[in-house]
Amino acid sequence: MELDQLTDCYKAMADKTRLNILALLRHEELCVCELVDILKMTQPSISQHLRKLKQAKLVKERRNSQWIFYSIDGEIYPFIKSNLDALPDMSSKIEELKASGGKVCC
Amino acid sequence: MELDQLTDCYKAMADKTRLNILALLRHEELCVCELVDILKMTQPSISQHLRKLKQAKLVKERRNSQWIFYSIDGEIYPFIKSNLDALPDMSSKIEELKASGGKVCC
DNA sequence: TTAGTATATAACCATATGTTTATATAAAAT
DNA sequence: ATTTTATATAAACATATGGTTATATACTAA
Repeated sequence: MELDQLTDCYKAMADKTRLNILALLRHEELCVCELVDILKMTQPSISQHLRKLKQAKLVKERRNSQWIFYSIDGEIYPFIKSNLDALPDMSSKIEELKASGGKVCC
Repeated sequence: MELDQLTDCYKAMADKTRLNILALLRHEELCVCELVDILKMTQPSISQHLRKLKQAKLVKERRNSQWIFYSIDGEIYPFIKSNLDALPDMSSKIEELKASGGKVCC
């Protein structure tokens, strides 16, 4: 692949919050407010991280009424699967969200 | 894997010069002066990039008299092979180096 | 021991990045 | 229409990062 494209990809992954987001989206698509809930960060911060992931084509978005759901993309990167597989399991975080009723909004 | 370890790995890869270095080392081990020759950057700059790659355990070093040879490591990352495979072929750069006699030093 | 070559480190500076606060936009509900 | 909810964008600021120049270290050769 082109070095510039690869650099953009790794820049997008070179942040703990964004790796957290990717690790969460591996389980299921999530909207911004859910990520804010789980990661306990401000909404603008999460939104900007999502924008970087989207610009690198690592995630894609889908609007459903007032919510925007993000999910894993990365199909342009031949190595994406093995990289996602190395991310830690975050299913417990998603379980917590559901248990606390944080899933109501979506 | 641990998110912190993964973040360090992707930070190390999130720079075009360092991806260039990895792409070159994929072909064969090289010393600092050879990388300086090929990439046309200053020696301190190359040295500092190599240090970051080494700290992330993406390369290892081997001293041979006054030269220090760097080569690919990355064995702690289960995905390293697929990521290296996505790097562009740089064999022509190494051929140029050899043709121009830049290989004499090592 | 001295000079030369290869590499590393430190200090400095300019640019990039991540977070926060404030504001804008878009859709839903009333 | 107005208010509320979800999300995006902008401005401001502090920290991180990469490049340069200068200097230190390590090994070699004379």
